[in-house]
Amino acid sequence: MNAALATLKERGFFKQCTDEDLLNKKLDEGPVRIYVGVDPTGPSMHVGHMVPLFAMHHLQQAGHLPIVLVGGGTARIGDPSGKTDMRKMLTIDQIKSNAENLKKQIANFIEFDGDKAKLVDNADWLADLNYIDFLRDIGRHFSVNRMLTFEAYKKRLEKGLSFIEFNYQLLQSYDFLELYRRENCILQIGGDDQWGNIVAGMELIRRMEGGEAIGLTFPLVTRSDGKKMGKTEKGAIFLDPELTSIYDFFQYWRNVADADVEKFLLLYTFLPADECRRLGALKDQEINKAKEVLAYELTKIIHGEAEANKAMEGARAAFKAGGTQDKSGMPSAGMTVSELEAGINVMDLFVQSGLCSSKSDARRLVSQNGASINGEKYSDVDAIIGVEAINEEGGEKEIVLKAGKKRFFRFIVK
RNA sequence: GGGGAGGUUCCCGAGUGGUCAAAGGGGGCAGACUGUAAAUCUGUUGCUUCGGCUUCGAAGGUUCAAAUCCUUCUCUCCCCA
Repeated sequence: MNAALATLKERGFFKQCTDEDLLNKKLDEGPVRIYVGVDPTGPSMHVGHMVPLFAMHHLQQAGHLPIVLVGGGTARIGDPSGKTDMRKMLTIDQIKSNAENLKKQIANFIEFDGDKAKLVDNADWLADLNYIDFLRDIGRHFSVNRMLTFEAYKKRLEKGLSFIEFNYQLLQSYDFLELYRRENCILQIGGDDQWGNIVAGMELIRRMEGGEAIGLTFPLVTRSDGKKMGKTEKGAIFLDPELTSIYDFFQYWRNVADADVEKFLLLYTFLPADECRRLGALKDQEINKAKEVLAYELTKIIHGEAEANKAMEGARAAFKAGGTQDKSGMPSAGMTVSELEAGINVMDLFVQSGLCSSKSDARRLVSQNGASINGEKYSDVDAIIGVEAINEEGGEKEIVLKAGKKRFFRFIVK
């Protein structure tokens, strides 16, 4: 088997392929141009978008040529695959700014130096399409009967599917055709929810150009506890540090279920597969080391080594009692001495930190014995925090709040 | 275009003119147990200056009193054309 394909399989990136033998052959013959699409429908990628990009990274390492398509055109429509509701329409400006952010994030996975990879935007060819021409040239190759049998559309038929969304598949197929014509791109990869769209693209290429194209999909990543990948109560885990703090990003991975560690190491880090397996096989307390490696490695890929170190140190400082570790990675804010001299109510302090969303929330936390300051429990709702709460460590004056067992916040007193 | 059903707190989903801040479940949060795990058990889950205040698609109205009745609007789903 081709080495690149073997790597993908070994690491869990293989779900279905339209023609595995052909793919094997093509990958062996030399560099293949490979298309993966991302739609700029949100201000940032989130954790769920990463799998195809990691796969692309491995393929690039094996010498193949990624073409990353940012769907500036298709984002105007919205892909119904896997969705139960129609997406909100985005303005052109939103899409543009989303696309810019996306491009930066993609560069974490794929090298764009020189000719190693290409970034394209399908708005370049979709925006000015002529409707009549499109219908006549492309639309005639699609059978509505056939499309309705796809799971993606079936589901939506129960709920309601607008005509605009129904066209998504044609546009994505047309993208593949364009890339085949322009770049000689013969392989499209994506999540398994893209299977229908990818196959449709292949068929279009065969019908219009007589060309042989291949599709490859990855399993949709699930968590062993059944929760949605990359989602927390507060929302998705984003790659943009403005939307998900680096500390929270790190903690998300640090807290994955035992059963998921190995799978995630293989999918979401660049560590050798053997190493991922070794770490994933650790048991009991030892597996925490593997979780830390996962969190560290992935944070490093997305946010850089310096930030990853900060986040790891911050987490260690928070969870290991005492110690003089570096807490700079912990979420924090400034506070003046005079504020403390006046005295602040515990509940107000927790609200101010953002650890509690309202005073009622803070009251609950305190009365349920979940609030502590500098490691000391506070269960009196009326407690007033003053200057005596300032903790001096390593030359910095601070007050460290803790809500429950895992949420920390640090006030730096000036 | 005609007819029907419906929009309830994060989600699903009960709901009687007053005893509803609104059953139940899910999810969340907190506590116990732990390994920053899972499972389990317990408590809690609109806001508050703790007097109250603002919620049941939107706006009006009836009433001492409305999520519950009336009017208009709006959105969703279903059937017919």
